[in-house]
Amino acid sequence: MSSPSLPASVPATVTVFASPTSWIESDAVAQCRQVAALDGMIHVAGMPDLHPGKGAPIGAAMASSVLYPFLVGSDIGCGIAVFPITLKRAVPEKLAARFPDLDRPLDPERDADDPAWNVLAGEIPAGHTEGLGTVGRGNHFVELARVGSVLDAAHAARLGLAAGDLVLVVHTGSRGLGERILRAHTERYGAGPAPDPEAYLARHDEAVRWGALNRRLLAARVAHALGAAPTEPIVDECHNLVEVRDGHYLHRKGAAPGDGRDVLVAGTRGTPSYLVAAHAGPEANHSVAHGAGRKMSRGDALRRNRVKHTVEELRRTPVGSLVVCGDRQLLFEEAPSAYKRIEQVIADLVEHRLATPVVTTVPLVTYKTADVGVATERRKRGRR
DNA sequence: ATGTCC
Repeated sequence: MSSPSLPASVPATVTVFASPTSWIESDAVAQCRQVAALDGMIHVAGMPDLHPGKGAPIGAAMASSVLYPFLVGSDIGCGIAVFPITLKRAVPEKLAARFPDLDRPLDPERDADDPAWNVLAGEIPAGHTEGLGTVGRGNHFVELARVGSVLDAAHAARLGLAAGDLVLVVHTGSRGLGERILRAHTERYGAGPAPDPEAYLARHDEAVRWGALNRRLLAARVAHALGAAPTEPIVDECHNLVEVRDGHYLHRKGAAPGDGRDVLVAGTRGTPSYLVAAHAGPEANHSVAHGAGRKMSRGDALRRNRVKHTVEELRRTPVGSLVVCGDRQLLFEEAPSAYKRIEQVIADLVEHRLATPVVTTVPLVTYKTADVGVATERRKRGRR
C-alpha cells in the first residue's frame, strides 16, 4: 500500500499562540514563515512572547527532520532556574550592596577555596572554565525575589513555596562555550543543517550541562554572599536547545519545554515573573513562553528610554526593587517599557491551555552587571 | 546572545 507523500515544497505549518489583542511584530511572524519554508521543517509554534531575532524568531519551537544549529542560536543551554533562599531580613538597599561581582569568573585554581564549588558534582562540562560563574549581558540576570500571589496553592505547596518566601531567579546560559560551538558550525556550513547531527548534539549537550552548572554556581555565589545556604533549584528549564523527540529535531529558541514541567516565565526588571505549570501539547511543539518578550529592539529602547527615563528611576523600580547595573546603556535597553506586559503573555498561555500560573515572584534586587562608581562610568563612556 | 565592529 503506497502512502501519499507530500512534495518537499509544501511549507511547514505555523501556529502563533497569542490572542489578537497581543502585539506580535509582523517581522517575527515573517521569520516564522521563513523558518517554515526550510527543508525538512514540519511545524513552527510561536509563543506569546514571540519577537524578531537575528535570522530566526525568538519565542519559537521549531520541529524538523533536519537539525539547524542557527535555530537554537549561540547561547545554547540558556535557561532560568529558581532556588529557594532563606534570609532573616530582606531590605533591598542592604542586600544590593552585598551582591558579589558576578562579572568576575570563578577560577578553579585562584578561587579554589570558594564555597560555591560545592555545587559542582563531577567534571566541568567540556573542561571549559572561561566565564564560569558569570551572569553575562543582554537579558541575563540574577534576582532575589519574593513570592507574591499564590495562584495554585496545592502546586505551590508541592514546590515548598508560600507567599512571602524568598527565591533566587537565575537567567543565564553557556557564555562563550555555546557561541564557540555555533561559530564552529557556521564557519563551515552557515545557516545550513548539521551534516553530523550526533557530533553537534554531543557538543550541544555539554553546553546545556555547562549552562545548568553556571546557574547553580551563580546562585551559590549569591547565597554565600548574603549569608544563606545554597540550595538545589526547584525549577530549572533551558529555553535554547534541541531535543530529539518523536524522531524529529525540536529546536527551541526562547521557548521552554512545556510538557508537564514547571517553568519560570520571566517578567522584567520592574515587574513580577510567573512560575507556571506547563502542559503544552503537540500543536505548541510541547513548549511555552520563556519571558515577557521584547516589544522594542535594543536600539529603539536605548533611543526612547534615554529621553523617557532617568537612570535613577530605572535603578529603583515601581515594585520597590533595586537594579544593580553599572552600565547605563544596558539599563535603558532592558527597561521594563522595552518589554511586553507579562500579564498578557501569561493570559495567552492560559487561554490556549498551555500553562497554569502557580505563583508570582516580585523582584527585590536584580543584578545585571557590576555597579561601577560614577567616576568609572564617566571614564568608560568618555563623556561629561 | 557573544572576550562583539571602534
